[in-house]
Formats: sequence, structure tokens, C-alpha cells
Amino acid sequence: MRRNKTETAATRVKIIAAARAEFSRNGIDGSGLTALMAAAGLTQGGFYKHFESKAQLVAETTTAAVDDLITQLQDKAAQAGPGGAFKSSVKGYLCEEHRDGETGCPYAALGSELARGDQHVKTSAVAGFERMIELLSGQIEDVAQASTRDQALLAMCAMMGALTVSRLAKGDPLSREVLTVVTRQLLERNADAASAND
Amino acid sequence: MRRNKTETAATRVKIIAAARAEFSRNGIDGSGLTALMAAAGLTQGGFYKHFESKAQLVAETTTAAVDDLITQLQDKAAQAGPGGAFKSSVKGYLCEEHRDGETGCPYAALGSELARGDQHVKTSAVAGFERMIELLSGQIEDVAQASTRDQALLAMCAMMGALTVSRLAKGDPLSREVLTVVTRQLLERNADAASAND
DNA sequence: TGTACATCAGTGAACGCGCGTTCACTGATGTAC
DNA sequence: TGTACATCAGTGAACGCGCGTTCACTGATGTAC
Repeated sequence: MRRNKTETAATRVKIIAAARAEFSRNGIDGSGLTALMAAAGLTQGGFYKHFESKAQLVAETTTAAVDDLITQLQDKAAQAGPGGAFKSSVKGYLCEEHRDGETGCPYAALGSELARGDQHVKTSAVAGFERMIELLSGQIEDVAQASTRDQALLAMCAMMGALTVSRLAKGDPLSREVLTVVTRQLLERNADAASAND
Repeated sequence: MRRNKTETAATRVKIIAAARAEFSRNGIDGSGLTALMAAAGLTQGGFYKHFESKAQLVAETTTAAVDDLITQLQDKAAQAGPGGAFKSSVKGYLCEEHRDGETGCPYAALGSELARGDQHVKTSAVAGFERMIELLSGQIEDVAQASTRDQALLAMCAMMGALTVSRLAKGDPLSREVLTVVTRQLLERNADAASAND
């Protein structure tokens, strides 16, 4: 039964939302399209009316997840006020809600699987990563010897790694420790540089 | 045809070596036991004479990969001489050979998949991670305000993230950039702290 | 040391199952006149 | 505005395929006497 444009667009959004949750829980290879479509309230056959392949869904899901993450961090940064943007981003990223949720950073949740994706997946992943770096770079006080881009690269890599380790170690004291320690060190680093130029 | 103890032990080692390469190339979910056993020169049925399940193989493969990585970094550190151990580890980890090889750090290659493993897998993964932290911690000059453990946690997370991004971005300038930038920043950080106490 | 027997590493077919993708079909939506 | 027809979102069965695991079997190794 054909749907109108509004409904069709809404369905597409629902599929991507379901995919984010499924991929987050079971990984890309571990998520079947039948279960994924059922989670979106549809049957598997309809999938190909919205996407050319599972790989295309992965690429779009990555982009959507980055969009969301950036919006969330920007909102928190706006609440934190001037000067506190980077701090709010690091704290917003390295927290237990992010660790335990199903709609977070695709690089921490799927990093190694994205690296094995096809060219389209990798291109989307790199584009999203660059947008994350731009966001963080703009939030870092330009006072250290390293460029804000370089500092943003270190911060993003450290946050990805820390969240992955925190998930791996869930149930072990290391899980919380890695979040608090990496948060503190990334913030001290920026704070040291900022105060050194006061 | 029954094999003697030496041959049996050698076969087990071969299976683990094949698993490391397969997992590195295709991920855990993406590697089938039939292909994996064929790569080890055997047929799939023999697998269960050595391991209880695929999950057990994953756990042992992780431990073996950490063993190897630690040995490699220690060897390089010994060549580098006193004071250069941490620098040699960071450079040894964040290099193109590590990015392109199939026997490297399991956390960078499989991090998100290990986090979804069963309890046995996660326990092995956490134990291996702690050994990596011990190694790095012992290589860091104890001169900064943060403990060497805290600095090692930041370094390890940043290196894992950077290697993952470097693989994701292979073919894009970002791939080399992230390796050189994260290397430089981790080393500057330690060097600054060391010279500050001179 | 020699013999008889139990053990077990490795084989290859088979198990049920879920995978990604295709397809004929349904029927409401959108369009052309 | 009303009618006839093309479009296409969604269904559910089916495709070939590879998955992890089990099993009966083979025959060399290891062990007990």
C-alpha cells in the first residue's frame, strides 16, 4: 500500500533510528535486517524501497549519529556559556549515560567495523569525523603551542578510546576510572595552556 | 589421526595465529570458523578439539595479541635505551606498519566487538588492557602532576582511537595526520613535564 | 621390549538457523486528462 | 472536480549461502601389562 511523501520520509527516519540502536547493541555484522526492520515496525522486504543495500544504511546511520552527537554537544555547550564549551563537550562525551546509551558516538561503538566498510561507508565516516574535529577545535582556547585542530584530534581519539574501554570494562572499576581520568587530563591540558597565557 | 603433544600444541598456536589475522581483516563476526581453520591448514571439525567455542578462541586470541604487542614494545624500548622507552612505544604503536598489519593491538582492531563479547572475553580483554597500562606506566617519567597510571590511560586510549581513525581514513590525508599529530602531542606532553622538573 | 587396547587429533558431512537480497503481489497515493 | 491509470511503499515467501556446532569415523599416539 503506497504511502504519501510525509509518511515515507518518516519511515526512513524510523529505519535509521532502529538501525542506530541495533548496531549499537549488536554491531553491524551482528544486526540482521529482518530484526532491524521489525524494530522499526516493518517487514524485511520493505527495506530496499528505502536503501540500496545494508552498506548504504550503515553510511547514512553514521552520518545521522554524528549529526545528533554534534547537536547534543552544541546544546550542552550553549548552556555552559562562553569558555566552558570544550569542558562541557568532554564531560558530555565521557559520561555513563553515553557509555550505556544506544544513540551515541558511532566511532566509539563501531570504529573498527566502519574501518572494514566499503568506500561509501568510509567516506561518510571520515566526513563525520572531520565535523567532530571542527566542533571541538572551535571550542578549544587557542592559547597552547599546538594548534586547536591538533588538540581536537588528540581529544577526539582519546575520548573514542576511553568510551570503548569503558564499555569493555563495564562491571570493573576500570570502567569509571577511565572516564574520569581521561576527562580530567584532557581538561587539565587545556586549562594549563589557558592559565599559562593569563 | 591422533597427534603427539608437540604437534597438538603447535596446531593450537597455528589456529590462534590464523584467528588473529582473520579477525583483524574481517572482524570477529565477519570471520567464519571454516575459513579460519582452512587458513590454519585444517578443516572446521577439528576446531572443537582445541577450543570449547568461538568465544573462547576470541578470549585467547586477545590475550595472545596483547602478549605479542607487549613483547614488541619492550624490545623496541630496550633498543631505545633509558629515557626513551615511552617515546619508542608511542612511535611503535602509532606507525603505518601497525596500521596496515594483521597482528597488532586487539583493542584498536576489535575494541567495539570485544565490548559485546561474553563475560570470559571481556575479562581477558580487561586483563590485557591492564597489562598494557602497566607497561606504559612504567615507561613514563614520574615528573608530572598526574600519576604515571593516569598518563598511561590517556596515552593508551588516545593511541587506540588514533589507530582506529587512521584505518578508517586510509587513503585520506587524515590517516597519516592523526598518527603524527597524536604521537607528537603525547610525546610533547611527557617531554614538557620532564623538562619542567629539570 | 612387545603386545593389546584406550585415547584423541583431525576429517568431512550434516544439523538448524539467520543472513542479505529478490520478487510477485496488494492497494493507497499521485498524476494526467 | 471526476475519472482512469501509473506509481510505488510495504508484505511475506523464497533464493542461495555461510554460520557455529555436532557427530560418526579414521588411524596414529600413548599407556598398561
